[in-house]
Amino acid sequence: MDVKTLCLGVLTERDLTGYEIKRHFEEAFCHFFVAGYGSIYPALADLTRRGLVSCTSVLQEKRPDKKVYSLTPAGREALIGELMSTPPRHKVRSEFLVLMVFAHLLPAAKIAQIADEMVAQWDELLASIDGCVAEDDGCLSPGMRFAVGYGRAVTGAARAYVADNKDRLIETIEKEAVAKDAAD
Amino acid sequence: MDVKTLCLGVLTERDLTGYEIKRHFEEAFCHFFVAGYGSIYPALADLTRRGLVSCTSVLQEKRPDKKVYSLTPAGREALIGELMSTPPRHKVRSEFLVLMVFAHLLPAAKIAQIADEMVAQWDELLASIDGCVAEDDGCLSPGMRFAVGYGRAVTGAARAYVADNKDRLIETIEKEAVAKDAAD
DNA sequence: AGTGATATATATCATTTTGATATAGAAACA
DNA sequence: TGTTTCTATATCAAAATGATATATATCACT
Repeated sequence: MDVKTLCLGVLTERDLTGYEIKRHFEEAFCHFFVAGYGSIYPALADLTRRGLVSCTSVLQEKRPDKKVYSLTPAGREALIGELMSTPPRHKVRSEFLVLMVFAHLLPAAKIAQIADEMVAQWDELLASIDGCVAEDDGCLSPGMRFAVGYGRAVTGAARAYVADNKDRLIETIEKEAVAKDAAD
Repeated sequence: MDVKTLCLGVLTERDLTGYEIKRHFEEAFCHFFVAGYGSIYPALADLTRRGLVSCTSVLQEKRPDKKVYSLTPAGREALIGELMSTPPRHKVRSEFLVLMVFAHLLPAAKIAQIADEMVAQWDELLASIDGCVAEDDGCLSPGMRFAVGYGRAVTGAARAYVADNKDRLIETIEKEAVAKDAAD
């Protein structure tokens, strides 16, 4: 599954421009899927070429033209086919955990700073997820509600683990550094 | 931070071939960083060119030559510099959650199958993480112990959430489908 | 003795994605 | 008045992905 499929997916709800698709990803999908202009615009161009979406240029008086994309019947079929044949995958790429793994190469203050920044980022994410839940008057699809609940549970667990264990990590590393100094 | 930095990092522990680096990633880093041959071999070539690792060809009698890579002093400095200047990031790309978000486009049986497959994958991952913990006689670095604990906590939370909520999701979707049929 | 599966080991490559940047008028704000 | 933010599209070098090719060796089965 690639960004093309995601674009088809969000277009099932309503017609959107590339810019709006990007915003939609940021608002609703940010904790489990990231896509930038560099993948969205080429995806839309390719989908148009293949007749899976149609594109209408909307002239605007005071702004550049909008290109509003709509899902075609062929696009809807392609989307369902793609969803049916996609094996469930879930990938994490954590530069934060890489930094923690090599923490013994860094000063203690830096490790503390890194962990605190990560916790702060997760706090922001949790606040935005709770915002989604608060706004929901039944307007969220059941699948999106499931994904939001997932985000809250798992991000909460991540935040709690790091907050609870960072001090132990830093202490252990400081002890080992002292032991190594004594050996020299 | 890219695969190059990770390669420098694992080479702080011992000299390794590209093949061994890949295996090391799979064994120890698999739940938070993935890298294939297509990124590791070019990374090692570039690091060699820049003098950050050195490469020794080891002739083997019954197998193709090994290229064993070692970290140079310049490579160690470059690694520390990179770690010090990398902001903590943590990115998830979940095709599984995308499938859940568009669950209303799929038959109930398919949703159940997808969720069960994801839970099974996470069970495997948890078993391999617990294997790491069981083997640990103090041989794990404190940072790696932190990362392993993180993996256990967060993967466990993810597995529990999906196992606990998939039936509710499927029921809701089936109800909505029935309501829609009645409206037609 | 043969078959298939798995392990060691390096490498390539088309396609995709990333992350940053360019362009440009409008609105909001200080 | 100047600065930032918003709307909107687009491009691009660098990086990563995921699959595949190439060889040899070993190991378990039949």
